[in-house]
Amino acid sequence: MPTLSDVAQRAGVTTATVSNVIRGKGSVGPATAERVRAIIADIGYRPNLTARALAEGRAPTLALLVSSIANPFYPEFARAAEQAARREGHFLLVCHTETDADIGLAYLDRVSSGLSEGVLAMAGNLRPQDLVAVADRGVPVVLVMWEQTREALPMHSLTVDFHTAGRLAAEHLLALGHRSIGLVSAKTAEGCLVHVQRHCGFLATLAEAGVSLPDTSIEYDRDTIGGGFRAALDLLSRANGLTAVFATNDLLAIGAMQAAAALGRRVPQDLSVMGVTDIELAAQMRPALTTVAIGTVAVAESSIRLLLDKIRLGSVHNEQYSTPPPVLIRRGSTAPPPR
Amino acid sequence: MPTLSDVAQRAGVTTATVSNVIRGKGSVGPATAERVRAIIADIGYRPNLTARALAEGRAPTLALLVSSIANPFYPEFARAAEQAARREGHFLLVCHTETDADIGLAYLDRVSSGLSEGVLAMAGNLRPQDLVAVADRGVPVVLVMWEQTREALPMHSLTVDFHTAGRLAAEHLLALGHRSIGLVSAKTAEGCLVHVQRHCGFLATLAEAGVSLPDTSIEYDRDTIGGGFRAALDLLSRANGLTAVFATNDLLAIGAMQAAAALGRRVPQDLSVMGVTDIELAAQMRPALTTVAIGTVAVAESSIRLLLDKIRLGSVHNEQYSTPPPVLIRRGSTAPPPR
DNA sequence: TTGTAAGCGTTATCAT
DNA sequence: ATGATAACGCTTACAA
Repeated sequence: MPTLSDVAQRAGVTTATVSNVIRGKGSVGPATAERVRAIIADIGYRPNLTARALAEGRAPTLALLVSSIANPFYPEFARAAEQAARREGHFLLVCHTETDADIGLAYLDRVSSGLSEGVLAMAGNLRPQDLVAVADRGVPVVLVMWEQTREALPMHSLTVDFHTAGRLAAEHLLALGHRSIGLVSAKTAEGCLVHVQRHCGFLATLAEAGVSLPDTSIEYDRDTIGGGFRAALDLLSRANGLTAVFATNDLLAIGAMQAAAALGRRVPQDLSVMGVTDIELAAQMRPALTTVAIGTVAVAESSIRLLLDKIRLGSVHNEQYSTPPPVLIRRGSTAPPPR
Repeated sequence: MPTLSDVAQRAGVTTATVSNVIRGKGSVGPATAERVRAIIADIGYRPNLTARALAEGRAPTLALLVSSIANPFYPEFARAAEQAARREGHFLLVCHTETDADIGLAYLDRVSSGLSEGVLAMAGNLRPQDLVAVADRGVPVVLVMWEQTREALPMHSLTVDFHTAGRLAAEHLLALGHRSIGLVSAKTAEGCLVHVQRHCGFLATLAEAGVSLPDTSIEYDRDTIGGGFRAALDLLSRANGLTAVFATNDLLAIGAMQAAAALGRRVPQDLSVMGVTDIELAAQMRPALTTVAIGTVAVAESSIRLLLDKIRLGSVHNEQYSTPPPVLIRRGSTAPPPR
């Protein structure tokens, strides 16, 4: 591959001049510029981005750490983030940490040591101390959508008001007239709640309305369609007269709809089902899934802006990077209870 | 951020020695090694990967170019590819070219100029001449799953036998006794067939069995659930006595199942539906989707191996990197025709 | 075992 | 308008 100085030699100038014509900086005579450009095209020269990154002290890349890409929410987020990043002239390195905190650390380590200019951490399995270590090293880090309650980390973060999301779901179901409601939620292998805030927001709102949920109306499983299927199957098999099921995630809700079908219960006539997030699949189900949208695209864009501003401006004020309020999306999977 | 020479100074040695202890190369006295390690830990030194890449002449990254991540197949492929790459000590830079060939070119340009050591091109929208230009520049490029018929490009590629996939689907449907079959396929905006080979394999096999498909039994739309829904709705509304629908993709097939439901036709009792690919969602549908699996994970792993070998060995023989033969996955969405 | 020093391909600061 | 040349942070012969 030809280098800058190959071009310079052929053009009878120095690398500085060639560099200038390439980036439109400094001042070069129109004649030389033309000659240089011709040679570049002729020998097919392309700047080496690694060398440029080293010289400039920064790479045109941002890293996004996500845990499992198996959840369709992540691709949707990543896509929006990538488009936003690209608009700002940056690559987005998507790193899948799976469920292993050590893989996460390995990525964090490499990514924060020159491969990227900043880190967007969405993977819930990252260890706080690892994140802090990286941030302390001067690497811009932004946390996105960390729902689990944990010690407040000393770095910028963008959070979604999931508590309100849970509340909106409860209000919708209550308004339709449901009083006997099941809850399908997700727990990790270690038993910790994955969707705490929506979970709590939902229960709190029901309680305010005088509706209480017995433990037998709550079921946990993995945050997948299959998990929702199993959980809802258990719930609905208990003959507890449930007229509605709220799942803390769309994936779980889709599984719940399938469980209803498997038991011969029609949605929404016999049973209402709703979720949270509004992934693309939600609108494509039959019936289409009623859900609470959290504004995935807007959140992704804000998080990129926040990270980029943090990189360019150093410290920034968190307040300008707000997240849209959750909004109820009424579709076909909810209706008044039967009778 | 501390650098190699910061460490060297504090340890009273030179950068060469520090570099050696870090990479376990050369030979350093156990005492110095220990001292250096302590200092590294103490000041939190992390090697700058950009500088290392420049010095070594290669980056520990591979790039994967995909068109639209909206199709759940891509995340599944990317995930498998990433895991394979990671096992080999490489990052995988996932680049979404969307549908724009110019975005694809921009990525190709940057990625092939130092940001990555090789390119895995899956995006069907990449211009052949752009690919050739990059390959000519000496960048290892591997093509994966290019189904559309196009001029054979002078570079390694890994193809899946989609023709057989189409054949398997036809054989399955014929064996069940179906004779009146509909075909749902995908076309781009410019009208060119996206899934040519499966399409042809399917039709050829039907023809051999003496079953012909009138044009009115074929419908095209975008390669999405919604597209499959629309196409199948049109097809089924024509009252042409169809007992089965073959979709050239699982996404389309899922849409077709929903269309059947919308028309009150039960799957598989009234109508059989099947697809191709075996995306994760296929097994999660109710009924679960019968499909032809193409071995996504195996293909992803082979493509990474092929690319890595090409990088390490220079030229390689294509034959060792085969793709598994497509296999029929019988599930609940197909059954003998009614009556 | 350790040090010296020449790259790697850019950018950027001075001179000229 | 152009040229020298010193960074950037690391690797890697080769020398000591």
